[in-house]
Amino acid sequence: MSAIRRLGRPPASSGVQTEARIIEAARRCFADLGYAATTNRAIAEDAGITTGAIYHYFDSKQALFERVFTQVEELVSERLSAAWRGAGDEFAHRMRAVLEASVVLNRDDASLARFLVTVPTECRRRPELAPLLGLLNGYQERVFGPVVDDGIARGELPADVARSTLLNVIGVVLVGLADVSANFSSPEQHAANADVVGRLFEGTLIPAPVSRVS
Amino acid sequence: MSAIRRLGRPPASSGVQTEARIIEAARRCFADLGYAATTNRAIAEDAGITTGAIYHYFDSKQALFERVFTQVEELVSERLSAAWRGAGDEFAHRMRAVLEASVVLNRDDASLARFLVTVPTECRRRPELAPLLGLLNGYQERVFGPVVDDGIARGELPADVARSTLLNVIGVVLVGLADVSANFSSPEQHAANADVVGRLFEGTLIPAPVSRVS
Amino acid sequence: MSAIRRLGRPPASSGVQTEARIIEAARRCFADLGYAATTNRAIAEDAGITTGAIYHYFDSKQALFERVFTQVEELVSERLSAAWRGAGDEFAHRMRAVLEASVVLNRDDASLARFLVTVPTECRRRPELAPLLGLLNGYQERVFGPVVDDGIARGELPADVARSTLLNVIGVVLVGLADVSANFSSPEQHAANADVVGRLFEGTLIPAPVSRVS
Amino acid sequence: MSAIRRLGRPPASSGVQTEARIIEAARRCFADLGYAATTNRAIAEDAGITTGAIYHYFDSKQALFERVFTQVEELVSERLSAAWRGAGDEFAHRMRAVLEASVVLNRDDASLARFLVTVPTECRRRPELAPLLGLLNGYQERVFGPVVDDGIARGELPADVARSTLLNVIGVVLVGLADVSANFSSPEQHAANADVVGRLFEGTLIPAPVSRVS
DNA sequence: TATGAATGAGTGTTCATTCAT
DNA sequence: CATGAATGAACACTCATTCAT
Repeated sequence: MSAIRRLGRPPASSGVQTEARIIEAARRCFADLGYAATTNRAIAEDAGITTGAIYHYFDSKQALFERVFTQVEELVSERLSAAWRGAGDEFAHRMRAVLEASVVLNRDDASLARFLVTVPTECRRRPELAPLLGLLNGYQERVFGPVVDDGIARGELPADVARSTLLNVIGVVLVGLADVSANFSSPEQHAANADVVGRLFEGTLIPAPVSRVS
Repeated sequence: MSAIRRLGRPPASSGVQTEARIIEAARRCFADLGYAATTNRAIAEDAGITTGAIYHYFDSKQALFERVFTQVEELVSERLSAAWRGAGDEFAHRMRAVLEASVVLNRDDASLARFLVTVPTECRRRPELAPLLGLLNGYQERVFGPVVDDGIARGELPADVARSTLLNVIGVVLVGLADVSANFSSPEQHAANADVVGRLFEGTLIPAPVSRVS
Repeated sequence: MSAIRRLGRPPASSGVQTEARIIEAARRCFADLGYAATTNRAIAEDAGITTGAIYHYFDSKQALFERVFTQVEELVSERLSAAWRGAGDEFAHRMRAVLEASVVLNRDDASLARFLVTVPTECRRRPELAPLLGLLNGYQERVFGPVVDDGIARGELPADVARSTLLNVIGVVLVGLADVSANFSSPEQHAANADVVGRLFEGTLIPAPVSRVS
Repeated sequence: MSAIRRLGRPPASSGVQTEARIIEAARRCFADLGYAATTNRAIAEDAGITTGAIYHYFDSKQALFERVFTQVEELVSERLSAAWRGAGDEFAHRMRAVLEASVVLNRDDASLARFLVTVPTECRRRPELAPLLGLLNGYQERVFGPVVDDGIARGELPADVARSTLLNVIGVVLVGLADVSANFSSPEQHAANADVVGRLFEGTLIPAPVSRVS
């Protein structure tokens, strides 16, 4: 089309690279500033382009958010799934492995957890993002469903508690850890917090009351 | 229902009442939509006034947010403090009382917890709100500091875990519960979740396995 | 009407005093900030009342401005008229007296001149104030008309210059002096400036070129 | 005439041209309405764009004002400097040349003088504009400093008057002329006024009376 | 007489989005 | 592929004005 080829620009696959840079920049911005406060301009500057270019790759800010979400969700769920799969059959061991994996994830790229933690809130706040909530529920089930099922089957988890509640509680501690970590704690503190939560699941944090009677 | 208001001072209106209505409306909006997405107009409509009237009572959106914060923080910390103070000396009992109080609070007015949970995130996102973070830290210490200290003194909490980490973990579960409740669960589910977390602190969730016997 | 009379308030003629305070406050504000940037609130605070009270005495901001104008215009024109009337018949002497009076006026209450100088500009800017321009023209004619007429009659002012132009030029130097004084100069500098202008009218600033030939 | 503009970049539009149009429109509006009463909307309409577009070229209304100022100040000071430089060495001739140049400037684009005259007042009124006052002082010195110095050196200006006062007085008559012209006079009247002021500086307005002979 | 609650129109400014280049 | 000019709707906030008290 254009006879003169501009020099200095990598001829191959620059589009793919640009798209990836936009996604990363968007993840950081959404994680740091939230959906409402993240401007296309902030994303563009972080990615080293101009706002118009975003629209070559994404239809809208919302579409970009959704793309970031699916990418983060895949990565995190794979990591956490892999973690407990490599930790034997015992429930407490698996939980500990998951907690440790979440600490590592958080240490390597804090924006992953920060982003993921705020997704539910953003979904509640912006109705147009609500469909993502369904994906998040599926994620919880997919990643931790087998852990809970095995725990119940093995008698490690009490039978008088609803399965969904057990799933929920795993979410509670992971969300709580990530949230506290994002806002208050250093990575070291995050690790310490995760360790104590692991001990909660092992039942070793608080000495069983029986011993006090004797 | 809502007749068109005329100019001038409306009959039978007290400034104190209006101010209270604005604060309540703002709490709901901030909790539901976040700081950035909450518009003065949304607050005004919720409070049954026009946007200009807000500025008779508050200097800015930020000042209004701060006012909501201090009010919520006071109310919640009083309730939670009262809860464990009326629950004997045992750590696990106190935690259970706190968890139950948080369930009640959440059931009575979900916007209280929703608002409070998002404060740290908002503070990180908007530098001008950062000073509130200091107040939140003080709150954690004020409300739960004695609980942790007594737990350590009575030997119910392990001595090999830093006091600050124990405090943090209490925050983790409360934040996690509120967050999950705000985004996923019904009040009933919230109560069930809190109950399971209480059992975690009692060490009774997971039947101590073989290893503890030996 | 109300049986109980509030104490501490001067029972007599407080209304008149309040009105005067409002007018003074408005003059200062209009002079300092201009019509557009002067808020009712600024005036009210300067006068020690609330904005609502202004509307007991004046129908609108515009009416208040007009009232300030007529008051200032009367005071200044009386002072300047009196000045040249007490300075003999010679044109240059009369001009000098007028200049000196303007210096004194400016020293005693700078807001008088500042206000008056900006009136024409405000009138051009806000069409609703335009009628005041007519009054200002009448003022020029009333105060300086006789001075110019006598100057022409006495042969002190050249016959080949239109009377209106001579009137205009008196306005030029007075406006110029006030403007420069308002924005740049100290009272002392204002006096010095006025003195030099006086010498211009006496023809003694620049040595007549004749002398240089000889 | 003004068709409804569509979204996106308008065809055949150069940013430089638009920026220039905005500056011109702003100069007219600021000159006519003053800083406070000039709305972005007025500027935008005058420039044939929408208000948002202004912010592609200027950070704020204030920045736009400053830009207009520097442009006008440069243009006017160059014109007036050139005028007296081409008028020989005699002080009165130079002043006359300056006055005539100011008449021409005013006739060609009245908004130049109108804008410039109101700058000091605006600077006093809005503290954020105050820095411009310093530039204006420099301008007076730069343009008229040599004129005064030469006048003193050549004995045309009296040695008993402070140099700064002489500079001030030049400002007084120019400001006064522009002000009166802006508010009262036609271009013809302006020229006549300037002519009379010129004669003041030549000492020929008032026929030196008896006293000068003796 | 004076206050202070409230309105409604307006301000400067931001921003997601569109589109010619 | 990417830029940057431009829009239009929104935003937080201000202000002259009205009116019950």
